[in-house]
Amino acid sequence: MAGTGHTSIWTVPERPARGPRPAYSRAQITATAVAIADAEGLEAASMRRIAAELGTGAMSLYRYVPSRGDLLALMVDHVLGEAELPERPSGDWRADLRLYAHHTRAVAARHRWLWNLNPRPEFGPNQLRVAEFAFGALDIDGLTIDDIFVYVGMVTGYAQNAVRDEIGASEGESAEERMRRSAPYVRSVLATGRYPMFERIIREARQPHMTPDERFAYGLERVLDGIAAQLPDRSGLTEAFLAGRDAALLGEQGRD
Amino acid sequence: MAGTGHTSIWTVPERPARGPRPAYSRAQITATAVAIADAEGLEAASMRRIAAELGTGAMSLYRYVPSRGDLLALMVDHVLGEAELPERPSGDWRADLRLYAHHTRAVAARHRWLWNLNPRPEFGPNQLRVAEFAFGALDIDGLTIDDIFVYVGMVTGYAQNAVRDEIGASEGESAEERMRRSAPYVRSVLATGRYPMFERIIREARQPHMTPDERFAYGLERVLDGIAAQLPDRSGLTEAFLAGRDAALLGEQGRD
DNA sequence: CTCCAATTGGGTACGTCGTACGCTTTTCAC
DNA sequence: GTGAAAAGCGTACGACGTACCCAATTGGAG
Repeated sequence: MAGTGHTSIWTVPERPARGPRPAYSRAQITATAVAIADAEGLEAASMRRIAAELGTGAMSLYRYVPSRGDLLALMVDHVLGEAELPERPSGDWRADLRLYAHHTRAVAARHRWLWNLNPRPEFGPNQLRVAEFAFGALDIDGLTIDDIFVYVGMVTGYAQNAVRDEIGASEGESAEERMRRSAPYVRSVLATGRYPMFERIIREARQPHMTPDERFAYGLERVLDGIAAQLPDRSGLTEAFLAGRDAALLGEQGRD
Repeated sequence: MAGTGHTSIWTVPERPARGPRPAYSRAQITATAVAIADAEGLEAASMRRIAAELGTGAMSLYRYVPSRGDLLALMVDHVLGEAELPERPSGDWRADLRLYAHHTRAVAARHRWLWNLNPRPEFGPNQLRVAEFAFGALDIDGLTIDDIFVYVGMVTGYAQNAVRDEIGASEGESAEERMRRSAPYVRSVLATGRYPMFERIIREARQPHMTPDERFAYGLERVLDGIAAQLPDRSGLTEAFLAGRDAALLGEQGRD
């Protein structure tokens, strides 16, 4: 394997011409690594461990992958391939972005190590396919590619931020258990009286009356409303938004 | 030091009563670790390295910090303390959220290891202070705490997503150099013809006519517009938004 | 004051990690 | 058939986090 000097793993060919048939494949190694990381966390997916799972020696993996870092990039793109996204956008941008957001969340939830890694865009084939779908959803007359960038970024950012919070909140024991155990610290924070908004969060907690799914969906619609309000033709705005919010605006401008 | 069994580092007291005066402090160790991570990356900030920088042995650090994981949490909160945020929101929610977003970006840019770590909310004092400011900015009549959560999450998500892209784009060599080096791969992707939006991104690139600062600011205003459009009183909407976008709506509904 | 329990500094050591190197075995091009 | 290229993989090196230990230091009780 080339070792160093390549731009990204995607420019390194899987295998050359001469020599014995390889016993494994990148896809197989990647899938094994993902399975271990899913079950026992990212740090459990060491080269030795992956190799053991495959019944071989650690160093054999380096015939397929230049380094562990590259394997991680392969893992990211591998799970992005689980997208149940249509081949092309439907024409209903709102429905398509909703699909994109839910897919982003679903993948991150299924592979909780992803947020540790996600960052740097590696432009793997599956990442390209997903991005193509999201950007294509907003391929609307009058929208520049820069605007599309911003709006897709809003959805991506929302989804990742939300799923990160969900994972953080559900780490280790149950939410109830966690709340009980951190109660003394929370109480001590509240006792300072310097965090009124934190106090509102604790007191008016949303957990009781919303499931994570509902919470995510609700926030997502607010993001989509925010985008819709700025589209040239305002397509995709919810009835509620037009009826409720714009009524206020019209009334206000009448008064002025 | 307690070792295990604590909810978070913030519940572990810095030091007890009896015994010799400690030669160092958590703050000092944390600052040293941050300095190393800033200069040479997160993985360079090993326990041995930090200790060496302080002129002591690796194991001495464990008198101050239960584990490296806890030290990382301390580092996160430490840099969050660089916030140049006012003590309390000004009453202009848009200006305040803008401040919050720029602060989030500035911190992440100054400490490029943050996005590797940021995730799980640890509720450190500085994180609480920053969150208090952001949430307080939207403490507006008619907004539930759940709505505030969503809107602050939109801004946080946007800022983190944007800064992550910026860091990813500027890693290693210059943008020009990187573009030239990855050109073959990009060309091969374009050659498939299956990624029209990716093609638009490459061709209509925004890089030439916008600095990262401008790009961030522009996208941020779009996010804030999206929030403004949904507030009960629509306060904080830009002139441009009202004049340009709403004109379309009003015209539709039969104005003038 | 003396004395002891608590606490600090830090050396040594263990089990892990990623991976450089080099050997043997297998395969294909000629 | 023969040689070069590639695969499989054992060994080894220099990191890592940290458990354990012990000597040196200190403050409070008597």
